[in-house]
Amino acid sequence: MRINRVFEALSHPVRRQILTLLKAGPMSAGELAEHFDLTKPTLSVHFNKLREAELVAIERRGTSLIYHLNMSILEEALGGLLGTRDQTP
Amino acid sequence: MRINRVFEALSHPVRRQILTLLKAGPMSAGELAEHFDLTKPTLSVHFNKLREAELVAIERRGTSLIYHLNMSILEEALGGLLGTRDQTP
DNA sequence: ACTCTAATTAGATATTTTTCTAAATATGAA
DNA sequence: TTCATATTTAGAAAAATATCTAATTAGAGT
Repeated sequence: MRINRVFEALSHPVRRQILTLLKAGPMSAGELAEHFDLTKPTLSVHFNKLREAELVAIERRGTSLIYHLNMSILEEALGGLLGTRDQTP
Repeated sequence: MRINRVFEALSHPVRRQILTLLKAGPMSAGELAEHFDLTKPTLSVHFNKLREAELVAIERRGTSLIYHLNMSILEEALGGLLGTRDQTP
């Protein structure tokens, strides 16, 4: 896990909102995009950052790409910072 | 708590390392600066972002400013995203 | 093969963030 | 008051990020 990518990904409110939406269950790029006042290409860039951080995984179904939340990475990253273990890079 | 400021503050590796250093106990700005290959003004900017996010508190002792970790804000912010805030055993 | 839908990548621009040097502020001691 | 130490603030340049429009890729159905 690249801890730096995870926290960088979490730093934007849109990306945190995407994760929150995905807590309810997997969703396609288009469905996610409906929740924001941004163009699809812009959202696509946000999806990509979340994917690089492994905070989401992708599954293709037909022409749609379904995004799934990867809760374990979130737990690892945040728990690592909260814990007493030395996290110095 | 401005959740956005907290995650923005956590997005930079230097600032996360500052928090990690402060886990061991309060430290002055100068002592913290010794751990980095950056100028003091640059570190000062990082301290300020952590302070605005209320992730650290400041106490003055003589000419030194002592930084303290504010663990509760960290727990609130990260716990809020994990959705584990209300799990009291 | 052609067309439609879903989504991404490319390229450009605007905004934000990081970092530095130089100058300023605050405190304590001589 | 003057000096020294610790740290911050100001201003500017460099680097990174976010956003848009236009073009491209991928799959499904006709």
